[in-house]
Amino acid sequence: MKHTTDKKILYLIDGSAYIHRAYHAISGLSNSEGLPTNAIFGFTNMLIKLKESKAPDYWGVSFDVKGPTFRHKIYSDYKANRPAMKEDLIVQIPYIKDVSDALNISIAEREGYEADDIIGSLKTVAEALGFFVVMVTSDKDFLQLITEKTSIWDPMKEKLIDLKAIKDTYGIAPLQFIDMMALTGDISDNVPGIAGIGPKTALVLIKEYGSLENLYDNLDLLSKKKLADKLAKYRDIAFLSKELVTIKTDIDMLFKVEDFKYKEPDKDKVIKLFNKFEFKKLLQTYISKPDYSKKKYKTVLTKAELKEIVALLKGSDLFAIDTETTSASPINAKLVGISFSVKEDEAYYIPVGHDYKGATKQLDLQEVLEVLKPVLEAYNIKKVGQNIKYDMIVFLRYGIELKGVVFDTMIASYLINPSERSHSLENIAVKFLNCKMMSFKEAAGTGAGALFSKADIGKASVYACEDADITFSAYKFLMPLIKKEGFDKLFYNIEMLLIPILMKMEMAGICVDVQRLQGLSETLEKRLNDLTEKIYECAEEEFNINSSQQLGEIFFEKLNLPVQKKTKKTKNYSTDVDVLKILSMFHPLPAFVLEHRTLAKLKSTYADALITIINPETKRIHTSFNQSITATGRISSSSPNLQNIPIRTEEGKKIRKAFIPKPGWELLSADYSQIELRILAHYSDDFILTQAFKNDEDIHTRTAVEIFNVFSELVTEELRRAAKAVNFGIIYGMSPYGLSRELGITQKTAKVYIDSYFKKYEGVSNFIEKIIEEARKIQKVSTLLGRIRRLPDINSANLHLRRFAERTAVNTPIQGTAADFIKIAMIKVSDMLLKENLKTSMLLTVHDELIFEVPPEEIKTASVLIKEAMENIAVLKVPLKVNIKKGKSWADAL
DNA sequence: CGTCGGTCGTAC
DNA sequence: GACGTACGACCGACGT
Repeated sequence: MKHTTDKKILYLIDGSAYIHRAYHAISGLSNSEGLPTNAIFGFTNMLIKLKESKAPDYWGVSFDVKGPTFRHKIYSDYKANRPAMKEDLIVQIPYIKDVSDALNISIAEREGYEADDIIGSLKTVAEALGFFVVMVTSDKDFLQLITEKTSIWDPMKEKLIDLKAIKDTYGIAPLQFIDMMALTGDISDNVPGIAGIGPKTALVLIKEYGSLENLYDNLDLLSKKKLADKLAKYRDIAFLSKELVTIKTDIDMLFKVEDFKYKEPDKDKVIKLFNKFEFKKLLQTYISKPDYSKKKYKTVLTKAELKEIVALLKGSDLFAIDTETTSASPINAKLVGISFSVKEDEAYYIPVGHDYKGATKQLDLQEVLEVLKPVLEAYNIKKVGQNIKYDMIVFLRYGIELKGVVFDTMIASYLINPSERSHSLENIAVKFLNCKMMSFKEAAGTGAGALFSKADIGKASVYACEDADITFSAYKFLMPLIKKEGFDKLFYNIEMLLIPILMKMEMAGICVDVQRLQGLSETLEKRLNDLTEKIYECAEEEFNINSSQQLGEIFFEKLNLPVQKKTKKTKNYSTDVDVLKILSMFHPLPAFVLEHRTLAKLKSTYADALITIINPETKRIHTSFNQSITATGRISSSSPNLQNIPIRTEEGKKIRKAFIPKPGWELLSADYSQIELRILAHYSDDFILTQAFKNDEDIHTRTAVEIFNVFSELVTEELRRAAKAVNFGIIYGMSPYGLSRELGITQKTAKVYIDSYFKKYEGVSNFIEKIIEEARKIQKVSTLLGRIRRLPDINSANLHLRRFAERTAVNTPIQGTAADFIKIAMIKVSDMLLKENLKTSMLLTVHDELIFEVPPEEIKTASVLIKEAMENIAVLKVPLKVNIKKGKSWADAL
């Protein structure tokens, strides 16, 4: 006995149509490997949306099969007007089938037939088996297949077309669409039809005569003579067209119901694919939290348990370690707990600093550290960590020197793709291990003041254990990947060795003259107050000078000054320095604002910020050096950023003057001279460039000589400045516009300079061409030491993105190699200082410069040894040159 | 009240 | 649109 709820519905998807639709509807989508993913994305979304909105019990997808069909055999021009499938769509087809496979939807296809025919035939069989069929398509051709039991779902318009809808809108039976189309033809498939007969005429004819055959049997009844003649003349074409537009419904294919029964997606396959395609949002729904009951996580609360753990760690040759603390800044952080993992899905947490009412009794911090110390300080017991520099600093502040650190998962992830937004453990877990971790908020609660020490030990333990567990798993995954991708040397010989060096630099900090900064801040405040008054007076109203928006209104709406340019994203009036300089020719106000800007910047970003960040214990400033941020391999500095302390202006130098050595000592600066241009010379083997560096010439003067065709004696300051801008422009992938803006010249003149440069520096010109060409082939560039940066947009159809990728392709090998070099220099110098037993310590790294604090008796030796070490880190086609300067402040050490 | 994107400015 | 790489102060819109 059947009742209506038993009715089974089979959804048959016109896959090929969707692939094309998605391909054209979405543009510019690709993963970081450069694989286009627009069609895959559109298709996948359609499948998922269908799955969610219809919850099909049975479904299948059909594709056209490459190669000629039976229609080509009867009409060689069938689909002849179709342009060949684009290469960037062809490569996506196999992946689209992979997606169908991963989502566990059956694929139906058959050589010599199109998706239409497959669907037509399947639905016939399905109907016979008592199914209702819904064809998922936006293609009008399918109307002919509609029956009592078969309808169409148009997912684009989200509209159902059934038998009733057809009768209401067209007033003919579905099969009569075949006769209609025989007359009208189908432009997209190159089915001829009869010229001059459109849908309207065809519909009238078919309504009146019922079918093509009957129409032709009764041509003499037609009142319009011309039409009858035309029909008679093209009789063969009409019947050929009918054959072409008729969808096959009788291909003998065995329809096995079970093949089309809905099956849950194969999660592993889906995640793997979505990861590859980088479908971040879609991934979220497939990545689930682990079942913690299946993990072996343990909280260590007794001495006996601690003893067991230590024995376990001692017996292992490698373990993952993580600390939980009270602060993101390791220099202030208090230890709250330590977690370990020696194998996947297994971890231990030793709470030592949870401090809240009703907290479980924990082991004593000092006792725990004492017992752990031998293990943590043993070289031969290897440790892995996530951002291990952090933990090393924390431990060192508790008197433990973490040794035997062989792997940092954060840095490994960074080398694999330095452009990745974040290399946090959470991201690594999702990207490489397909799992979602417990959030910090879940463990420690919300709010800015959330402290891990206040977190419930039960929850905290799971969180901390997971950190160690995932770090261990990430190591297992990333270690072979680093090897496979060829990053071994870079990883082990450079980045890993750099960790303890950066750690020491962060801990050393740098001394600042607080009095001087405070004095400066007060002076600035007074000057800013005076300026503010003047500005209000000049503008005849009070407003927020720091608001570029309000400033724009004053300048361009109140004072009606000429608008120079609009801002990039919001299209507001731009009020940047270039604009204000021009405006100052029309009105006194902009000049005051400019000065206000400069001074406000110095006060807020430098003077005041630096004062507040001085460590009360050490009285010094401890920056964080980040090793996994920049896309090029450079180290970055934050909290505070000591890599952008002013130097160019007199006002700015006053800030630098406040950076001082410890009493009696001196600051020593060692900077690579023109390192990027030297690297360019090496890469390009350009004759003039290499010659100039071999002769230790002033490189900008030499460039002026070349591009302006003058004797070096005649190179003026102005010409040298222009040449310098050109030299920088080369490294940055300059355009005439950029150079013209920089030099305040016309774009035409700028183009003359650039053309002149490339004519003389042929090697450089060839290098740029070559590196872009190579990047196009492999969608990445690399530095001399094998650091890579992926360039997914290098072949983009979007000119803007492509040009940007091209400039990156030129700049990254140069900037990145300079970064490699200074890192090697830091390692070499650090080794040397240790070997020579010097007290001199390295404090800062600023891209091409290292800053040291040197006791007076070491000034001479340190200067010589540092210069020596830095200049000999690599053998290039040109020499590397280091300038050493020293003084009683950073401003003087220049 | 926090978050976040936008603008601007500092360095190499 | 427009020359590479960063960090951070400030504003103002937005959501709680």
